[in-house]
Amino acid sequence: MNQELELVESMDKLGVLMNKFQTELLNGELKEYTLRQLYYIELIDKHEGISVSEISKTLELKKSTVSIAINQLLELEIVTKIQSNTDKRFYFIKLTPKGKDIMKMHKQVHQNTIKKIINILNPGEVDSFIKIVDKIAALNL
Amino acid sequence: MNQELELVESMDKLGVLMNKFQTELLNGELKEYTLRQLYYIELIDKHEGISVSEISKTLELKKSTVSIAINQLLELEIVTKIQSNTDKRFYFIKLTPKGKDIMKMHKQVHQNTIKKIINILNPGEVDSFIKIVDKIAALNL
DNA sequence: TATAATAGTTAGTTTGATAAAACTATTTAT
DNA sequence: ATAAATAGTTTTATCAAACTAACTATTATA
Repeated sequence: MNQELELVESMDKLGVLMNKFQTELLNGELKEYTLRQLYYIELIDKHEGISVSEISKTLELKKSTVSIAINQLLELEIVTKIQSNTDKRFYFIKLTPKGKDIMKMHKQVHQNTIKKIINILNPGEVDSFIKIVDKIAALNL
Repeated sequence: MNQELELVESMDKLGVLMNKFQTELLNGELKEYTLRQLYYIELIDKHEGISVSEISKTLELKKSTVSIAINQLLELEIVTKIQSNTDKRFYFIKLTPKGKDIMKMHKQVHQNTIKKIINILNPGEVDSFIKIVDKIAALNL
């Protein structure tokens, strides 16, 4: 059969899937946060000490947008801002213990799903999947 | 190496990927529509003659929300509403030629990406990918 | 030293999506 | 025939997320 057509369907299913994968977060203990907030938290977890400007460039958002979002996370005691000693215009943004807890729960939710996936795939399939995703991701679409 | 950890990363990459896959739509000729609108259009394309209530159940949104969205699409001449003869409370929602054109463009954008993917994968990989995605999708997470 | 550039903030606005509640019109059930 | 249920609409309000523009504070440069 036509591989292209089948792949179209697969991508469709994958879209639905990834949507569920993401919105799962909004059900449990993390439901008080928005996806956007969890996304900021994830980014800060991955790049400890990142600045507002850097986030703004990474996410292609205006500085004002990011500034407000970060100060909101600050208000919620999810992040801290530490002014740089060498350049006082800069602030290093980091996760607080509360922020790290959120990140832990976030990862937990995803890991639970991943366990279910590993359960129904055989090891060879898991390997193929990882390799194929890597290849596609390298495409940079 | 730990398959679970690798799979976590893969799912992460897949998230980024599917995000791009979706937001690609917002660049070309379809940029005048929101993702939400394209989503409604897709649903109506797949279920020609669907009603507001059915959409509301499918998307888990209040009827008022859907009603407004659909009437907006009506205003834009993307959908038509035809009152049922057998039960005049019902309206069958369908795509207009303009709506179908939008759907065509939408599919085209995705197909272009899919061609790129097929190019860098060998046929065996495409097959595996389709099968694996099917398996995961069947999980219903 | 005076001027540019950079980091971040603040104020005000816009847009898109959502919901609750009250409503009309129609159909079903008692 | 009347009451209850259903489909869809309208109004009003809320919210998150984004933007522009003007601002302060700090640093780099000419």
